[in-house]
Amino acid sequence: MARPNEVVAAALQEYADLISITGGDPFRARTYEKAARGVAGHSADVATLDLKGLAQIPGIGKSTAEKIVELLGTGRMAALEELRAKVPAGVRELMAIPGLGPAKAMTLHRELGIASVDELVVAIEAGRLSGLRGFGAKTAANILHGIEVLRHSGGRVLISTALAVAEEIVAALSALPGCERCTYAGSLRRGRDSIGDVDILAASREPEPIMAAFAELPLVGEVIARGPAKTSIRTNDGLQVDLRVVPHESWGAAMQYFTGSKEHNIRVREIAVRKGLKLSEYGLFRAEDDELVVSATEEEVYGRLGLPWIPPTLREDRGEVAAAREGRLPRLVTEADIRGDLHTHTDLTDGVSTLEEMLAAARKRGHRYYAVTDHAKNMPMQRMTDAKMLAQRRRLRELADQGRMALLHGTELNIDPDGGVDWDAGFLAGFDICVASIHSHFTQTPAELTNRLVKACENPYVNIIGHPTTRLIGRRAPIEPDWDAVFDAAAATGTALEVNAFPDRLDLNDELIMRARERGVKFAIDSDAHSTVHLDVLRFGIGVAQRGWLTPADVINTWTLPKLRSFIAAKRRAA
DNA sequence: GCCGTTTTCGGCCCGACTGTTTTCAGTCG
Repeated sequence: MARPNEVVAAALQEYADLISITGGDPFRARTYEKAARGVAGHSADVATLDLKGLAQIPGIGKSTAEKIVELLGTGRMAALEELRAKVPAGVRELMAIPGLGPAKAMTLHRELGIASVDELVVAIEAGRLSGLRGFGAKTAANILHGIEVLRHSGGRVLISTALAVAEEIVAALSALPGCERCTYAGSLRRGRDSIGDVDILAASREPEPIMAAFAELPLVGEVIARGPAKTSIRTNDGLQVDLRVVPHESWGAAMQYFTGSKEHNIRVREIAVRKGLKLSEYGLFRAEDDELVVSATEEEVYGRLGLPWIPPTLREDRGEVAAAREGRLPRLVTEADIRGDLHTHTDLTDGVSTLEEMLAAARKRGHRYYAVTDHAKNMPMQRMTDAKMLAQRRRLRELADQGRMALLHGTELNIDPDGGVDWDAGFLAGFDICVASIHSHFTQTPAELTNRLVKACENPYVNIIGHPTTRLIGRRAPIEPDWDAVFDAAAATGTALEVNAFPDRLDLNDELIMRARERGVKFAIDSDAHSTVHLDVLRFGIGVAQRGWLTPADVINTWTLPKLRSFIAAKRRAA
């Protein structure tokens, strides 16, 4: 079951959309959008707050607070239901089509009675849109195309996919003679766990040749928009990429602007307005006479607004602006803080690289310690046996003297439907460290899943719960136990939760990390590498960890080896 | 509907591009 904050935020967002569609006051619609963001980003459970507590959340006043109380108390929101009665559900879905907003959706419904995407397709193909004000032949074609794109891609891609595209484009544009600077911004720079589109920023006195080169790159499938300051394309694989070219002196303001998020930028601009300033992608200006104040670096822009530079991974309007203003931004964990990897595989089970190859790659990467954690015997397809595991341990001990990277022998246990694991205490005691993960029976009830994970945490030999939600981005939904109960068990037992860095997992995600951290949980950022090339995916896990506001103290694999060993020993001793 | 280091009323972030318009509305980020 979704947490109350998400339920409330979804209702407020729907209410805002319906106000827009029905032609209501646009400022009222924006108020509810803002309230939805406020609720979604609020750390406390809204179900525990009274009217007064709710009104403390930015963007929520008396009227919205009353609607929230009504929704949580009765499961209904009368004002929302009233609008729902006026607008068929399908009309709101029309807004998901690129190029179709509330105004056009309303026109289609009012003039033609269209109430679903399917009906819209039929209407366009029958030529019923011609003559409708604002709907020319080109608009009709664009809508059909938008529906095609929507149905085909579903929108977002993995961060690893987007990064590869971005790096290719940045390299190509950087090589152009007139290009002074070029990099990516947007959600990719913020390290989101999936990417809707890629934003590229370039600095040049002469934008036109750069725009032209961009539109003609081999990976371009179609050009969506082409102007002097901005060009948008879709790649052959369906990923949208926007290029903005700005003057060199605007670089900082432009980076700030195009990194976003939209919500963060609104928050920052509000501060600017209050100081009699105006912030755009071209710089920070005095409102009264448009005189430029600063624009060259992000540090200057934030600085002039009375803020320290805010790391991109925090820029989601989740309290970072207030924290910055009060000088309590966290010292975020970075890749340089990571001393070792605690969840990796070899070809003894489903990895593709040998033990020796994995160790060599890890040494090259500079790890101080490294845990080999192949699958345990209850994963039948892995054909693991006690003897094979013990043989690997002997080999690892022999290799231990060869370098300054300490070697830990571990395993990735399988958490069975009842919360048990592959081996008894006697055998488990021989491992230096154990990860335990769910690999099957994802459809248990939330109560069963909760018990299962809590029981795994209570096992004195389980040090890390691997990929806790088991989600595969775009392919498998996360399991939904009572997370707060699981987090409390992890914190109480000294069990770390994994931030699995594999790009199709990124599990836990940022929001669960924040919730877990507030309950005192420790984390391990692991690659879950199945080959030597996977060791570098840690960077994606670092991004997600930063988005969860994690500091080195929160992450056990930034600790020194003695400290890590005592964390493990303490749990065993407590049993 | 919300909000206040100019404000309890009158504002509400800002600019680019497209399509359809003859000066601008709608959409997007």
